[in-house]
Amino acid sequence: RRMFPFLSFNLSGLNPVAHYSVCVDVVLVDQHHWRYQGGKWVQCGKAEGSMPGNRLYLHPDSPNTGAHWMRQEVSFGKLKLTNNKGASNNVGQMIVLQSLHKYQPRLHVTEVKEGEGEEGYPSPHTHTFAFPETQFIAVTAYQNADITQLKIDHNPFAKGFRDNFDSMYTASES
Amino acid sequence: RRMFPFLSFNLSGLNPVAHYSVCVDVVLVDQHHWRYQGGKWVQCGKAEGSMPGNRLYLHPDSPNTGAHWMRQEVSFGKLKLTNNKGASNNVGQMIVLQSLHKYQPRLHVTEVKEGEGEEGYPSPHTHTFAFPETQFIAVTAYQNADITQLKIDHNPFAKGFRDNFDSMYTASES
DNA sequence: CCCTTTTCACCTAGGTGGTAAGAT
DNA sequence: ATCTTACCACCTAGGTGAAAAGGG
Repeated sequence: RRMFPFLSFNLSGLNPVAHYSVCVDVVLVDQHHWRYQGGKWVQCGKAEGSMPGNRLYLHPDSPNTGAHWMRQEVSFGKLKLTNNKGASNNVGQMIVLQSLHKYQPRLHVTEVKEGEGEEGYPSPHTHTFAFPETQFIAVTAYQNADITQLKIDHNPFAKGFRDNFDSMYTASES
Repeated sequence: RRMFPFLSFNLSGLNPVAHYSVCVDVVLVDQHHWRYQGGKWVQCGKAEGSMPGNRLYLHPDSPNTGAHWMRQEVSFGKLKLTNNKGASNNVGQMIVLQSLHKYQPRLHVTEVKEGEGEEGYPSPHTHTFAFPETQFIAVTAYQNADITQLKIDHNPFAKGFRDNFDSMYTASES
């Protein structure tokens, strides 16, 4: 499913006429399971072997010019997360996570010069950024009612679950 | 509205690691009005001053590598045509045509080198291709019932107008 | 018992030709 | 008379959380 709220970045300092690819990956913050208990997330159990296959999500505008990336916010509204390892076929479409683990998204900006092979993977010329405020714990079912409500309130596709959806129209008819 | 059937091209002979922009424009074939009379398109009246603003439609994957463009067919399924000159604000979104005139679509493949200004308009390094079999006459209302039927039969968004749409389900219930 | 998967009604978003009304 | 515009019911396409069903 899509990540929501989604990541969105402002870029500056690029060469307007150079070409860059922009991508996001998601890395484990720690090796623990987490569980939601008594209204809080708590660590649980011990480390397992690190999972493979945390793949990159290449921004669909890639590759593109510095001017393009700096013109407006670079948003990742279509980035999708899954726990299905079989989904690794859809390379670049899906990021595979392990449920109930804590993750840190990272932004990569890579200059692509002609003849340097395929775009995408962090090369020598990559800048990487990680914002701790974007960390999250992956779930298959929502645990925290505040998060559920935040999604219902702000995701347009969840409008059917908003309490006041009917009354908006009722009121306008008076 | 979207052009349908849409243009689709196979490209070869590009440098896989060079960058290219791919776009389509649409140019007048002649300066005459056309009208549909007695089951045929016939010229009508004389030339007017040539209209301005036949803009380019940049393929949404642009700019991208030669390898990307050659990997599969390059399709223009989202290219939109309009007769609304005010729509020229949406640069690169819309191609402005004059109704009842005959047009020739053209494909442009432009190598974009770092530092050569904005991508898009045919530069010195552009190859241009025009296929006469893709010529068409722009209309605001369909004149030729064969064309209407072709669209209904093949455009998935017109399924509601297919004669046998109901019977497909009726049959499957027997 | 706790977590995951599947299915569902309900949305957003937007592309069809038909048709009636408008414009010249 | 002829062409254009605006609106419509009907589609495609796919993103929501809830809830029921499945699994270890």
